[in-house]
Amino acid sequence: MARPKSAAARDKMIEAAQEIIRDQGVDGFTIDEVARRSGVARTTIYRHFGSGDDLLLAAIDHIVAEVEAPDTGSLRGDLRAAIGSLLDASRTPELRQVFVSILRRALVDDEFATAFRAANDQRHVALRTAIQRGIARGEVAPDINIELALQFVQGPFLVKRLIENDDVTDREFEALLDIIVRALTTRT
Amino acid sequence: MARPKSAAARDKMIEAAQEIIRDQGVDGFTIDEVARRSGVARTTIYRHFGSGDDLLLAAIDHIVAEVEAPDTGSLRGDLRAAIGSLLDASRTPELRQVFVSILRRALVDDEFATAFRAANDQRHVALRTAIQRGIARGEVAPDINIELALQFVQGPFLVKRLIENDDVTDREFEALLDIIVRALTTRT
DNA sequence: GTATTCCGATACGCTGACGTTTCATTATGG
DNA sequence: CCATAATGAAACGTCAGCGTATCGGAATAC
Repeated sequence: MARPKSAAARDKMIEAAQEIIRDQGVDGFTIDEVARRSGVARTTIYRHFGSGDDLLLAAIDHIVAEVEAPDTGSLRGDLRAAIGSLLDASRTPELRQVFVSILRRALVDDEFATAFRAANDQRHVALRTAIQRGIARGEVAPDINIELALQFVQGPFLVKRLIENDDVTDREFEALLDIIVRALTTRT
Repeated sequence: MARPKSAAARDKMIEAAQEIIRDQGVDGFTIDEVARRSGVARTTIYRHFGSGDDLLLAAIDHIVAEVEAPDTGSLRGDLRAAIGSLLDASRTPELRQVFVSILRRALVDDEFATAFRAANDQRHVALRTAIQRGIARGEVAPDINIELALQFVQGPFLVKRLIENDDVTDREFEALLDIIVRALTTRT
């Protein structure tokens, strides 16, 4: 072994790839564009990543949005914090596009489906811990179906932000929180 | 005027376009493919629709899924019917792809955003009438915020089917219905 | 210090899609 | 019936992206 593959070049490629994804979504991703932005030669990209998709997948891995999940002392507060940071992220048009474009590819391509699921995990973790803290506090029934609850908590916001492409005002945010918290804390 | 533009040709084009959309989503749509499938010459397509997008938009207009909204006598029954037919539709992988691919374009292109909104209206109508019947029956508080309720009703299913790409079993369906109905009928 | 391997750059061929032009053929309104 | 306008077919140029090949120069392990 005389010269290892340059890690610097690799980083530059991935960085450029992420930049592109943020700017134009997964669909705007091109090898040429990565080369242009990164300054790395197209040939080198092929040598590091066999195909463009591999680079794309590697880039997606690192693009997960940070989701906060502080312990605020109440279910409602925890949910507000977690969902709030999700809403903040969803207000960036680019991130919305990233999300949907990956979602689209995930429907067609299994590798993307896996990557997409992984990227969504962090969101789930935040919400799940919020609910589990609620259980620990006694606010939420311990026999709750957490997976269902998750869908139930995310759902309304996803509809509003992603499909309707409407902003969620503070009033609406609180109103939805009301409904959700009430539903989660209501005994059967 | 000696010879009007052939309505038959126009129909064939739109039909072919819809076929393509169903098969491969909006992104697989090409003028060439429309020409191939419809048997209409590419030139003719350009003469009828200035650009490919116009044809695409025209095709989307006619591709709305039918949503049933029968009066079953109870809020729960109405919701089950309406959501059930949505779920049926969402089980077709093609439709899921159609939905997401249009959603994606809608984030970028205003014309598509409008078309997408129109296509979603039928879904809203069904759910909205279900809720309004609930109000009429006295099951639902009359001062409910219907728009919020709508997001709330669709949300969980969209998350499960679209994002997680998981099937919704009958058990889960009923469990979610439980939560939703309870939330809608609970007094403040 | 040198051999080995990587990097950058350029060029090439291929494919799919777009949109335009031309022209012979066909259908139809009047 | 016939002038008029639409259709189908083929050709053309353009452009973007993909993937490969080649080659001089540069970096690094040993």
